[in-house]
Amino acid sequence: MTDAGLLDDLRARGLVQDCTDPDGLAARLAEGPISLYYGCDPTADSLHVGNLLGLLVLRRFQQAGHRPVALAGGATGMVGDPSGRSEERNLLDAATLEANVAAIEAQIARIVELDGADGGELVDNRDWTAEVRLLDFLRDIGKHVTVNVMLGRESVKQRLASEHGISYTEFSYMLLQAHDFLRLEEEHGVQLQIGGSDQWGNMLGGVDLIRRVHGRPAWVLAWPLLTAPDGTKLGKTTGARIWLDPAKTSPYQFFQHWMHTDDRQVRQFLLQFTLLPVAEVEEIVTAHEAEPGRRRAQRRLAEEATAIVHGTDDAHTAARVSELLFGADPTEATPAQLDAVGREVPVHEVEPGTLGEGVDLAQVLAAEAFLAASRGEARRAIEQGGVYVNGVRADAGRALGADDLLHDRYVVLRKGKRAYGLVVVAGR
RNA sequence: GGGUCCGUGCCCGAGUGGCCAAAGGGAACGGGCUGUAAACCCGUCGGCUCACGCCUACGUUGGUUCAAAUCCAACCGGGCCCA
Repeated sequence: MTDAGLLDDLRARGLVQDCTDPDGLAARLAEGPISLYYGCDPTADSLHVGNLLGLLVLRRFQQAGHRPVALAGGATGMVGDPSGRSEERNLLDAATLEANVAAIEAQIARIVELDGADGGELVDNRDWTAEVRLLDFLRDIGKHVTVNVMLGRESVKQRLASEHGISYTEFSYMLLQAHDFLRLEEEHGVQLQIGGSDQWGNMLGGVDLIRRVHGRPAWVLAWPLLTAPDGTKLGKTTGARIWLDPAKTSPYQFFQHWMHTDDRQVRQFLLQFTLLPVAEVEEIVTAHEAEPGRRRAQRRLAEEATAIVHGTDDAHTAARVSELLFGADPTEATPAQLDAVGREVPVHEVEPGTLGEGVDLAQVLAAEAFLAASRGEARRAIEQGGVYVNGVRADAGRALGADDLLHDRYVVLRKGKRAYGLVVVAGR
């Protein structure tokens, strides 16, 4: 039993930018469950919100009765790394890759349901790529693809026009991805690949290959690339990356990331990063627009998205800590509340007694890159009136002393409007 | 293999012997206004001290010079053209 409204739902969520054959795909979906895949390359030891979007689309298909296949790209991840590596580095990279694949597979398993009769599958393209011989690949795959077509791909054209050119390795990437699709089609009956529109060219290669080799149909569905509110591309420079790994981005930080969503994007993100029905999203947005100052849409978005990635318990904690930090007077917080805060924001431990004679505040802020990258940056922030001790603005030259301790143990520091940190006296 | 151009701070991008920690823009950071938003305004924006000053930095290594991001050489990396 598959949900016929799936494609319409995806469209309503702004998740359909391109489709190779919308009518054909719709007809195929109407026939019954389809197997589809989405691939993540293990370029880091954690996935980020960009991948989350794809995994959620996979889950939407799953909820509509289809069978998702999540691919961890151990092989493509290896090729994606460009030239100029020494032997040693390459060996190291293989080990890193191994760890990365293991890490992201665990994350995928939390977003996509893998267990049970309707469970999805998790695959690694190294399994069918590692042993492929070069000559076989050139003969069996390469012969079906003309360079003319490859050169025509927008991604390649752009690189050819740029001053950096494109390496043969990267040029080959699309072939590897096409090969993945082909093998998944053969061995897992996968007929649809989904991905961001930047993957369009790569994904098309698989469709062509499957048609040429087997004469069978396959489809591609692409969503638009995430952009900044002003429409520009969302680059690595645009803020820190938000990871799914709680060790890299704590649930509180993850929650806060969504709390900061621009009004202009909150509807889009509710549609794309939560599993709430479209109608409910519209209600939330309407309510939000009536009283934007209350930021209800952002709060709901943060709660839903954090719950998906970290579970409802962590989401609730993140919400509680957020309210405490942004709404209340730190001096009124209980030790238990401050402990909860300490699990979510950066903590700087000091030995008992060190605060006795007073410690320079800038030094504390900069310690271990706690809240400032350097002492100079910390000093600047203080001079500019941007640092608060237990909610009270600190003057230049401020020192932290035993008097500042809450419950004999904690100091709540804040830099700017949102960056919180907790100083904790070690021990009891 | 030959020729030619290029390699600057988080990114883009000026700078062709001293006046360069290096223009300008973007990003980022702090303040103001607000709603933990946007826009706008102000300030900051290599490190240490913050006062002078010192250190590190303009692909790498070495050289010329009182003095080099700026000149020379080799090397590494990249673009384009030719073979």
